[in-house]
Amino acid sequence: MPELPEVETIKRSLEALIVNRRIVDVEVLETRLRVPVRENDFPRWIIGHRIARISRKAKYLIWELKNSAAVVIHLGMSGRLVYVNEPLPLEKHTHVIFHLDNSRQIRFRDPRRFGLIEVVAPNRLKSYQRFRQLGAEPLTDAFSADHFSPLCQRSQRSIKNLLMDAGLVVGIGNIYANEILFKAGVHPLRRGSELTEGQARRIVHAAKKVLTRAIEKGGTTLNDFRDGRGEPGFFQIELAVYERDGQECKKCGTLIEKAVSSGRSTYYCPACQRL
DNA sequence: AAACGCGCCTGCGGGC
DNA sequence: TGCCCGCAGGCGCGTT
Repeated sequence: MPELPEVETIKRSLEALIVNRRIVDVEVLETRLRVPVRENDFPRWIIGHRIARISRKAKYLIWELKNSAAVVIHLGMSGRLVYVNEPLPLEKHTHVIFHLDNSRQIRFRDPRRFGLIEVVAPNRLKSYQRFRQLGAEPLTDAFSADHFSPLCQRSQRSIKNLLMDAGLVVGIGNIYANEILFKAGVHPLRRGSELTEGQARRIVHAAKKVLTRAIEKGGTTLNDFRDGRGEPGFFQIELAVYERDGQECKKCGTLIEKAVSSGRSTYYCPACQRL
């Protein structure tokens, strides 16, 4: 569920809390994440080192340490990072606990275990495998109609599928893909090769708009997160189509429809988004 | 070679 | 009431 805006929100809220803190211990309670947690990497590169900065790449969160090593975290579907002020009881599915030098903790909790935590040795981030095949960051100039339109043109896949392909553009999952295409007025099942130039431009524009707006909204709900209880305010953004099948389109009143595409639920207004 | 399908995993909601 | 089934989804990998 955490897509780009949620990861960006977490990044920003964590910055004030853990940048310049030293990681004094890492407790691994469960190694079986999507990628097994390599416990041995922690004492070697992480424990005893200070966090210099936090960055985000696609849906990955990166803690860069002063020794130039890094912790890479992906939240998968159900991952959460909980900042803990006091010795609160362990919540179920807490897999990894980072102990900081101010006696606070960052707890990684992930019921479905689709997330991952990996240590990258000093100065190896540039060659880190998982970052090699990533496409454009949607909120940078690298993601433009000039860039995206030709990629679509040469594909028979649906535009929704293309938007969710991290090899082309990163950070967009099922929820935002649906919302972006509604805003752009493009049917999610339209083939890339059948997109007009104008549609491609509208999609790129809508993507930037929707993601930026979602980040702004996420940024308003940092308080719960800071306390380490409650959810970090995901999905407070008003969704136009996602999970709204059978309800009226907010633009024209037509009933929102649901289809399944590549095994994923797809929502659209049949009037605003013609195939 | 592009594109699709599956499996990983748990919680939850609907149906019976 | 309680159980079971299906769905939710990012990502990597296997298959066609």
